[in-house]
Amino acid sequence: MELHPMIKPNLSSSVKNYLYKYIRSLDLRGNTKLPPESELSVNLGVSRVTVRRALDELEKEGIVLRIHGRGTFVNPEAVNIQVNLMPGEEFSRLIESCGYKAAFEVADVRKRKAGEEVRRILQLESGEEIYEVEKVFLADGHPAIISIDRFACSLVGNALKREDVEKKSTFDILRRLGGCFIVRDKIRIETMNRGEMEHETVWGKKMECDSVLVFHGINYNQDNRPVIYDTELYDTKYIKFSLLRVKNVYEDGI
Amino acid sequence: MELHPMIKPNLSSSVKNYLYKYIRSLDLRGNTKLPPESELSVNLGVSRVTVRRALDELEKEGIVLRIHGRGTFVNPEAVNIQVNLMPGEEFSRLIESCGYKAAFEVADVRKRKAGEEVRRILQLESGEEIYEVEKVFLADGHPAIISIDRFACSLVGNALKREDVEKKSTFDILRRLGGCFIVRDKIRIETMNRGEMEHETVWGKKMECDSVLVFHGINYNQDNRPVIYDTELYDTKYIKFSLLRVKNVYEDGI
DNA sequence: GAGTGGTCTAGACCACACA
DNA sequence: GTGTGGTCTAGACCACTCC
Repeated sequence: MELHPMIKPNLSSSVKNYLYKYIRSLDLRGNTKLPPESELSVNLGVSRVTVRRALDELEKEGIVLRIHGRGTFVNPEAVNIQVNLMPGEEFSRLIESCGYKAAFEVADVRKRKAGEEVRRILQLESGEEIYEVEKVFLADGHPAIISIDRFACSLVGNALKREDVEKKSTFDILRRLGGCFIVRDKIRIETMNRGEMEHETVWGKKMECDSVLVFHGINYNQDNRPVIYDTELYDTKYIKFSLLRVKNVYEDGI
Repeated sequence: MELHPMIKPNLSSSVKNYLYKYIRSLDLRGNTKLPPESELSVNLGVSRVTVRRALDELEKEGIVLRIHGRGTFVNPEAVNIQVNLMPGEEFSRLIESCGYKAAFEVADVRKRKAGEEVRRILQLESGEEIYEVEKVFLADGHPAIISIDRFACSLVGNALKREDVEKKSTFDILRRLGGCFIVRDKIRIETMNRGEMEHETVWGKKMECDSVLVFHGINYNQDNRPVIYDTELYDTKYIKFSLLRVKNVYEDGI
C-alpha cells in the first residue's frame, strides 16, 4: 500500500468540526444563539483566538452569523446554500451535494500535440505532447458536468491507460504517477452556448441545456508550477453554485 | 451634507495597503522575495499576528505566495487576475478593471406588485409593491452587464424618481432614503441563453452574445434582513471573472 | 453596567528549507 | 544550525447591545 502525505488538521479545524456537529444537534426552531466565545474557549480547552478562527470559517461559509454586542447565531438559511463555489470539490460530491445520484463516464482519452494556448499556459516545450481526458458526470442519469483535463504526457511517464482514468481522478493519477499535488487553482469564469459546447466537447450534444457555465482552471502543484489546464462545463439546472460575499462598503463621508 | 457611517479600517488593512503599495514599487524582474514577517512586524511597529493577517489577505487575493521555510514571494502572475469574484464591487469599477471605459443607462424603472418568488425571497406581505430598476452597463459602448434590482417600495417611502436611479446606485438610494446598509449578499450562479435573456430583460436583445453568466443575489442589510433581490447578467467576453481557490485535499491514507 | 464580539499584542513553540 | 513561515496561548482593551 502506498502512503501519501496528509494535510494535518489544525486545532481550529477541529474546533470548527466540533461546532459544526454541535450546530447540527441543535433544535433550530427555537433560539439559535450559540454560547459566547469565552465560554466555548473554556469548555473546549482552547484559546479564544482559536475559537474565533473556527467561527470565522463558519461565518464565511454562511453557517453562523455574528452580531457585535449580541452574540453568535446559527444562520437558519444555511440549509439553502447548495454548493459553495470556493472549496473546489470533486464533481461527484458536488452532484451529491445538490441532491442527485452521481455517476460518470469517460468520454474520451487522447494523446496529442499541445496547441498554442495550452503550451503557453502549462509552460511546455514546443512539440510536447499532452493527454486530454474528457469525462461526463451524470446527476440522476442526466449529464450535468463535462470536464476536460489537459496535462503533459511526460508527467505520467507517457503511460496513461483508459482504466486509470476510469478508476481515478486526474488529481489522483498525477499524485500517484507523477508525485505532484494540486494545492490551488485559478479559474476563469465564462459561458458557452449550444454551438460552442458541441464544438468544444465530445459530449456536448447530449447536454440538455442551451447554455452552460464554464470554468477554465489552471491547477498549480506544490511548487507553484501549472500542471493541469482544465475546462469544466456545468449545467446550472443541476449544479447550483452559491457564494456568500461580504461587501466592503467604503464610505469616505465626503 | 449628510454623513454616513464609515467602515473603520483596522490595523491589518492598513498594513495590507502598505504592503500592496510596497509590492507595486518593487522591480519584479529580479528577486520577488518579501522581507520576513518578523522584520516587517518590527519595521511597521505592529505585532507579527497583524502582519500575518495582512499577508493572509494578500495571499487569498493571489498577490503573494508563501512557502513554508523559504519565505513570502510576490506572485508574478497576479497581474493576470482580471476581476476577483469575491469583493462584490460596483459594476462600473468592474468594467474598468477589465480594461474598458464604463458607462451606464437606466433601461427601465417600474413599480409593480411583487410576484410569488420575489415576495418569498424578500419576505414581503401579500400584495406589497416593489420597484424594479433595470440598468445596462456598457464597456467601450458595448453592453456588458444588465442588472435588475428589486426592492420594496415601502423601503424608500414610495417616492423613487427616475433621476434618483440615474444618479445613484441602488445601494446608495437605500442608504439615503431607507437608512439601510447592505453588508453581505448571497448569490446563486446560473446561465441564460439568448431566448431567456430577451424574455427576462428589456435590454437583452441588444446583448452581443448568445449566452450570459447570471448572478441572482439576495442582499442583506445590517440586521440580516433581505432587502434587495437582484439579477445580474454578464457578457463574459467583456467581464472576465477570476477566482483563486485553495484545494483542501484531505488524504485519509487508507 | 454586564455581556458579547472585534482587535491587537508579546511570546512561545513547532515544521520546513537550506546550507 | 539558522532563518523562515505556521500555530497557539493568555491577556488586554475597545465597541456595540441590551437592561
